[in-house]
Amino acid sequence: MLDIKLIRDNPESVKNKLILRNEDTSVIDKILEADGKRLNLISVSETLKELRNSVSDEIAVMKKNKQDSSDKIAEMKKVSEEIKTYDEKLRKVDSEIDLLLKYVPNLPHDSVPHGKSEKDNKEILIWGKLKSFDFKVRDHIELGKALDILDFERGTKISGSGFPLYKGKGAKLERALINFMLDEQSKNGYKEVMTPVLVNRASMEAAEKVPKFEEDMYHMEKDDLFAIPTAEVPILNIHRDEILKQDELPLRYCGFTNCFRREAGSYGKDTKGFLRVHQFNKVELINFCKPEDSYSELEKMLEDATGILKKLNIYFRVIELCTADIGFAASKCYDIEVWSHAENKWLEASSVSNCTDFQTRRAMVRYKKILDNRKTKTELVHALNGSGLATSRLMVALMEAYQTKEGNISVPEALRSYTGFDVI
RNA sequence: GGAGAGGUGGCAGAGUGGUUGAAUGCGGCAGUCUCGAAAACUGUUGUAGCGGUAACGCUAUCGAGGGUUCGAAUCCCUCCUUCUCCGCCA
Repeated sequence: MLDIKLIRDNPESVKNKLILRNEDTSVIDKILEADGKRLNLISVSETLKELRNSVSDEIAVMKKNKQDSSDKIAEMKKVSEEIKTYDEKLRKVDSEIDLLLKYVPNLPHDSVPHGKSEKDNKEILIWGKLKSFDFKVRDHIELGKALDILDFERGTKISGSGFPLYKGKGAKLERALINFMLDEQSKNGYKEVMTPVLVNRASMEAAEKVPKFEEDMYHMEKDDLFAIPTAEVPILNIHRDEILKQDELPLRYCGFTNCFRREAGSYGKDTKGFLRVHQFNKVELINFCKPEDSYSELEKMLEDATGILKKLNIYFRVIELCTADIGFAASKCYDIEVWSHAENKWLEASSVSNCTDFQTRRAMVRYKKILDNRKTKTELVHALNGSGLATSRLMVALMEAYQTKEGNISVPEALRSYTGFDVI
């Protein structure tokens, strides 16, 4: 969430940045109005509490001296009741502000290209060579079926559409990819973690996924637990409510998890095979760093994510998202897209975002900043996340790009020590 | 799932209704001493909100949320969580 003080002190600049995101700015006026009420209520309530506290001390002294204090007690009884009504109002306005704030996205960074829609995203890099085939290209579904490595029908039988079943060398290839990516990212300085995949509401709120995106989540009502849409959620929450040391930053984590998305509202879109699934595998990168380092860390994470594709020799491009298309929690965001030779289009395989202090404010992840005069100040850290990478779309690009005339798939060089075979 | 015992400041650990933001110890920071260090001694040391240029003041905070009371770390209720024992189980 945004800093209420930032909104209070610079409402116009906040609004202007929201306009760049095509957001309605009237919410800011509502927040400001409620905030004004809130400050007023705090001041009244606290003045009354001050009175109550001091008179209560007087009563204590009088009781000790065996003096009669019934007048003061009667008076304070009224004051206490008054405090109660003010605090009730305060609680109401607090939750009103909180709710409004939960739907206001992060502000875009000045370097983010302005735009009205995803059409205004900027392609900043294309890497590799587009392969040409002297035979009819098969798509990943056809290949998967013919080689008996992917079984979407049986996946559907087990769970429903969008829950893929990997078999034989397909399962091994998937596992090889995951292990390869984890090893690479460990080399890049990320500490590997294995996290819970069901998380509580507080963790979802801290990651700013709920309430805004609650409909996109699998939710276990009985226990109020959510299936994670990305490992970003549990990894970000590792340090919830903690104060980190300055010299341990940046803290970089990588972790593999299954990811679950209901994809509500996108039925009928990209329904083929792996293109849009409810369960997929992903190695996630998370970075906690000092605020002044977050944009350079973002570039490093982009390097680390694309490094995987380079080693696998997969044709990809990097898109810098425009102000209208960056994610809710992000201030700046790159998408990495891989090429599908069968679909003849780019598929998003990764998104690398700087979420600045937007998530860490709610998650309360801070660090002790050491100032010049040796004093310390607790300050929010910045949090970044990136997929490094998601396997399902990567699998599409890989299978299609590495297919042979005979209908086999050759395993990329870098993966062979992981798979133990060269061809499927 | 059943029975019992706990959750207090960075940590350890007092405190069962009235100057207790919280004794004491350890740790951290600053200083004295020292060529320097250790030891010793002295001081200081949570977080957040509101007001103030600031010094500072006020408010909240003893797992979380409610309640009782003029006043709650202390009493009551609900929830979370940790430990021990029993049961069940990958």
